Amino acid sequence: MPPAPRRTHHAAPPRDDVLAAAMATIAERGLDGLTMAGLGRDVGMSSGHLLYYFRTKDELLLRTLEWSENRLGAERRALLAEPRSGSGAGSARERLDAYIGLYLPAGHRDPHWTLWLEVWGRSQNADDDARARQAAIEGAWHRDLVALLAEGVSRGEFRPVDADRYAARLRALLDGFSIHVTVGIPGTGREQVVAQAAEFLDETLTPGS
Amino acid sequence: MPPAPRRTHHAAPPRDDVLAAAMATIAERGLDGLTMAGLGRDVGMSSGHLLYYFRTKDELLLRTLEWSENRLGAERRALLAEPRSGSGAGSARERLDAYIGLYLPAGHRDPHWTLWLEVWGRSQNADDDARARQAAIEGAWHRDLVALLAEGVSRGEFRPVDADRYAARLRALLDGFSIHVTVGIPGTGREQVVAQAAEFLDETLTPGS
Amino acid sequence: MPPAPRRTHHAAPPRDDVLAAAMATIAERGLDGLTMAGLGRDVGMSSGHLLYYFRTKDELLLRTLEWSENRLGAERRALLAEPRSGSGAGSARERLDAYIGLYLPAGHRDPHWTLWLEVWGRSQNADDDARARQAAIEGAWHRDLVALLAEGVSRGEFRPVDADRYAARLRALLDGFSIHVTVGIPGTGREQVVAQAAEFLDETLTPGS
Amino acid sequence: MPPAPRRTHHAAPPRDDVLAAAMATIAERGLDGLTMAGLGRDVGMSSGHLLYYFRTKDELLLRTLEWSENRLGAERRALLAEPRSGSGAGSARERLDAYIGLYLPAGHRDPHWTLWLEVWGRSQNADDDARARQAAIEGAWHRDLVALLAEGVSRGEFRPVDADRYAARLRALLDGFSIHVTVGIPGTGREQVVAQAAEFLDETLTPGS
DNA sequence: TATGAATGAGGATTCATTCAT
DNA sequence: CATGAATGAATCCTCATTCAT
Repeated sequence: MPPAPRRTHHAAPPRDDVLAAAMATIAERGLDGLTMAGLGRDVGMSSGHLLYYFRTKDELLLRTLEWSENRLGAERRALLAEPRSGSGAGSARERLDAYIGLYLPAGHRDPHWTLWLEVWGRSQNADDDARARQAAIEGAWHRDLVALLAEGVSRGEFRPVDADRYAARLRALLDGFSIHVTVGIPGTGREQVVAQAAEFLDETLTPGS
Repeated sequence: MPPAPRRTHHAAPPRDDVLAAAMATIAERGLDGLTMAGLGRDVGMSSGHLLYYFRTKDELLLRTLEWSENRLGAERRALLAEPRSGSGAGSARERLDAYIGLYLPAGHRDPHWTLWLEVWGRSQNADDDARARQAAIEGAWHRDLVALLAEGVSRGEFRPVDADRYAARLRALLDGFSIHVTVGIPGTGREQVVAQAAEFLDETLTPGS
Repeated sequence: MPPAPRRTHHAAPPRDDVLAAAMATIAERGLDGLTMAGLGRDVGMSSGHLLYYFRTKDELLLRTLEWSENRLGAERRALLAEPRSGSGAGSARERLDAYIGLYLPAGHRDPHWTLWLEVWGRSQNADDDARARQAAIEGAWHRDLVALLAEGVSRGEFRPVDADRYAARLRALLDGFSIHVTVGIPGTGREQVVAQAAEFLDETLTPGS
Repeated sequence: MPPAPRRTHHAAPPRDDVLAAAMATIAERGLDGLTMAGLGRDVGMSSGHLLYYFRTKDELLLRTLEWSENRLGAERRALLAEPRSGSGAGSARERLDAYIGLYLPAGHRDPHWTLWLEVWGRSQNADDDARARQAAIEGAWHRDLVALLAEGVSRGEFRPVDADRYAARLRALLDGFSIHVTVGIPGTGREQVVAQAAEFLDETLTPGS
């Protein structure tokens, strides 16, 4: 085993630092408030070097989004994992609730959702690559949701809905509510929205309602 | 109150021109693509004069949004008007469908919705006035929807739902779908979304389903 | 005798208002802080009308200076008036002290001196007319001082100095001190400067010192 | 600390160029005539880079003043240096004359004094830092003058004046005369003013006059 | 890798001034 | 006299991006 690389002095901060700092700044001051120079200052890196990593600022934005999604993606996959041994995640509904809990913003100005808002705002001008990567992220959420719904249906936990259509509808609902929360529409906090979503599931997914 | 259009020699373009042009540009190239100088060129007005009307670019954005909303607002009020004599709008459900038709974007890159996306993206940094005016617009849509739902419920056309809660939920759904359409998520066009919304109403609002 | 012009409604404010307001603003926020529109607002007059009076902003500046000087000029002439009948101003020295009291700024940010500072700063670019009017003002102060000195000398109150040379020197001293006071050099208030000037007179003008 | 001049291919002009050019322009066209773009053109540097050095235009003004002062300051310190071996600077009076020669403007529109006039004009609105740096410059001149006067007094070359008070008075006189020369009051050239200052010293500082 | 000086293309905003009414 | 809409030139400053080192 090679000796651990002794990068004692001013060890170059790992990329994660950069992305985390970028997201923090965006959440705080919006994407316009994020400057390469400023970010460089925050992470102790020259603006030149920042551009050496991310070839462009748009790339940085996208990478930040992907990085943030990856963290959620890991959690998501974990909670959706089949309840093999008795322990772990339980019913489809329980896992669906967890999925929703992960989907929705933590509250007003949630960094992850602020990022999405910015991305959407810019997505008109985005090139194909950017649009594709953006779609890939959304696709992952979608497919996992479809699978979960299909499982619930096949188990008889859920009504026999069209999993794909229903997933699209549920995600639209969640997106809409998420915006309301993130933007800070009065009277629309996370708890209210979680309750609304649960009620929606009860009415439309639970059999024999 | 705008000055009465006095068709003078050099025919000052009325304000509407400006707002229409602003919205067109924003829809095309995003808010960042809208420059005071460029807009001035489009409407035959100096950039200086543009800033003389709208004290600031943010104000222009907001005014454009309000102007766009006013036009929709008029249509909305018309179609919600009580069906007095046999003619005109019919059942609550018919009017609700019309409301939804008005709410949803015409398609990918719908100007009005592009504007909203921009406004949301910026709303984190907005001042109180901006936020209030933004909320006022949303409030109008909300109240009209609540009234319509309440009427349908009281008439027995709809199930006895909590009008306010249901309105919030429906609007979240519509907002989410609208974004999907506007941003251009593949396989999410206006027709699909209209159908989804209709299906949602059938399942949750129509009695005895 | 014609009837007094009944300009009852919104009687146009007299020019003095304008000049006074201009000086107040300049003193407060500097010449850069004075805008035609802002001044118009202060005096209830459109910026267009302001330019109808003063053909240009530079002209306004000059007129403001002259107006301010006129007021001082009147006071100056009064206090320098020969002590004909026993009453009135007394010895040349007393009148000289009064002259100096009038010359020096009231304190930090004295409006009149702030104006002079601005005028000097701009005088490099000034046209001939402006320079001439500026010189006229300074000339009036100078001549009155020369006359006063000559009188004092001829009366034997003062040493036999060269009145013109001495006046130039005294005015340089006063100008220098005035700047120090106006600009706000610490430890240089009006009293200190008055004392310094008096001491200077004692040492250089009083006979047999 | 400026980067060591590394005489590269496109030979980045050293900072001094910039400051010299700035002063030249200010002297010619006043501070309003100095634009970052224009200055950039003069020194072969983009306006962007100019703002990269000097964070703001005000900072550039101040730096230019300090740079100009530094050059005079060096000369001043040299000529005030104690007359060690018989050679070099001579009597206190000789050095005082040299000090005055350095203090006074070269003539009408002297760049250094034009700068001071601008600084004074703006000093009303200056922030604390600017004011402090401005005061520092004036303080250096003052202290050196006080020291020189004290030395002359202690040696018996000068009358026993209060060095600090006398210095303030002399500087006021010099400031006043300098303005007259810089602004271009007719009949007030450098020679006249030098003569006036000398006469003032003869009368008030030379013992037994 | 890493730096940071250098660029240059804007961009919003301000304001004196004009002029039709 | 008086207005104020309209102009348009001019300005400072920001910032992503490049590149020599």
